[in-house]
Formats: sequence, C-alpha cells, structure tokens
Amino acid sequence: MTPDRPSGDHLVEVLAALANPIRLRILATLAHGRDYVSHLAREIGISRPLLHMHLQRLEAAGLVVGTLELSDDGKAMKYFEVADFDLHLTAESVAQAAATLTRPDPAPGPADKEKPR
Amino acid sequence: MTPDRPSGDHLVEVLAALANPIRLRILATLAHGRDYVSHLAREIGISRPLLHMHLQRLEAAGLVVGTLELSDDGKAMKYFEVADFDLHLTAESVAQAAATLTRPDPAPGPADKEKPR
DNA sequence: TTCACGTGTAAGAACTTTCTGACATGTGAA
DNA sequence: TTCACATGTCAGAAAGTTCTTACACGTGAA
Repeated sequence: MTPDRPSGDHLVEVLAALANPIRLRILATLAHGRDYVSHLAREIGISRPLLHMHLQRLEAAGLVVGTLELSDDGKAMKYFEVADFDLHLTAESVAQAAATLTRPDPAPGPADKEKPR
Repeated sequence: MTPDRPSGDHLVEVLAALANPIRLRILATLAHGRDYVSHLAREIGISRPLLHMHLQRLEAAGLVVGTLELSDDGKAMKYFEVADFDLHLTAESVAQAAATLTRPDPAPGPADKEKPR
C-alpha cells in the first residue's frame, strides 16, 4: 500500500482529526473490529453525544466509515469501522502539501504594524 | 531513515502542531533553508508575535530547532530550522500509540446519564 | 540622541473546540 | 402502555487556540 498524498487543506483536516486523545482511542478501539456508537461509547467511557461529535470529525476526515444497518430485531444501528489510511509525514512531504494550501487562514495582508518606538 | 514511533501523548502534540495551515507554511518555508524570526515573519506575511507563538508550538513538538546567534554586527538573531522527522501513520500505528496515552482527557468516570424517558 | 533593526513577553479580544444535559425519533418485548 | 435500547440534534457552558496591540530589552549607524 503506497502512502496517500493529500492536498494541504485535506492534510490539515486529517491531522486535526487525529490530534486528539479521545479520537485516537476511538480509532484504536475500532481497529479491533467494527462497533456501533452506543456500545462504543460505553466501551470508551464517554457520553454518546460526545462520541457522536468525534465520530463525525473522524468521518469527515475520511478516517472512519459509518453505515446504518438494521439489526435482526429491527433496531437501527450505526456501525463504524476504520478506513485504512497510510500517511507518511516528513519535512518534505509536509512542505509539498503546504504548497497546495488555499490561503485559508492568515487572510489579511500586511501585518506587524509595530512601531519600533 | 526509519519512521519514529512516538508515545501517544507526544504523537498528539506533534499532530496538533502540524494541524494548522500557518505552521505548515512555516515548515515549508524553513525547508528551503534556515531563517530568523523577523525575516520569516515578513516572508510569510504574519506578525512577529504570532509567528513567535507558532514557532514555540513547533519547537515544543520537536519539529523545528531554534538557536540564538549573534550576527556580525552584534545583533541577537534567533535562527530556526526544520528538525527532520519521519512519521508513518496507519490505523495500526495509531492504535499502538493510543495504547500509551496517559488517560489525560476524558477524566470523569461514567457518563451518559441520559434517562430513556 | 534618535533611528532601524533584532529579540522577548503580556493582556485581552475573537474564535473554535470540547463537553454536558436535555430533547426528539424509532423498534421489540414485557 | 411502559420499558430498554437504538438513533439523531440542539443550546449553552467551559476550555483551549489564535491573533492583535502594546510594551520591554538589546545592538550599530547616522
């Protein structure tokens, strides 16, 4: 499997999604096998709404995939599993990704008005 | 060069440091060669105090290294350069790192008191 | 002495992320 | 009908991050 080469903006999203202890734990738990959210919440020890939010962030970044299924007894269950990803980060690869950033953040033009007094 | 295998806590720090467009641009710029902060600030187009903050975050994560030097004309110059790093992230490696997290975040015990009404 | 250039830091505004505690929906079984 | 269990969402508090403005210090040259 060859490493992904995400665009700058996507890279930021993926890194931000990974940069959180709870979300790391979610991924680690899902790595053992798929699970549905209520059960996963109990497993990890956080509230369901909170888990819901973290899963959204992970899914938006493409790190997990969720599918809504109907269990045998008719309950709607949302199962999540890890999407396998392969990120290789070095000074070089990061620099390349940075080149494709869509100038989102710094916005305003000249700064540092600081008068030397 | 073999990839690093950071502990969970350190991994979160590194990822958080990388998960920002400005900091990505800083790394990309420094990848071309070392630079001192005032010049780098002009280069990137952000204020010096802001850059100072971002550099601190990058240095704390071990992604850049700064050295204070005296220029020929006696000025104190702080030069930064990228530390070369090599992170290989997959579902597996992330899961392993997560296992070493020092239970920092979720803190409180049972949650989801939600009465089923 | 003043200017231009370098360094650092601190206070507060503005914004984003994280988290809790409701509330709403649905199903099947007792 | 009520309970247990599944889903989702929203409002607001709390905490963290980002950013500006302003101040401090230093040097060498005009």
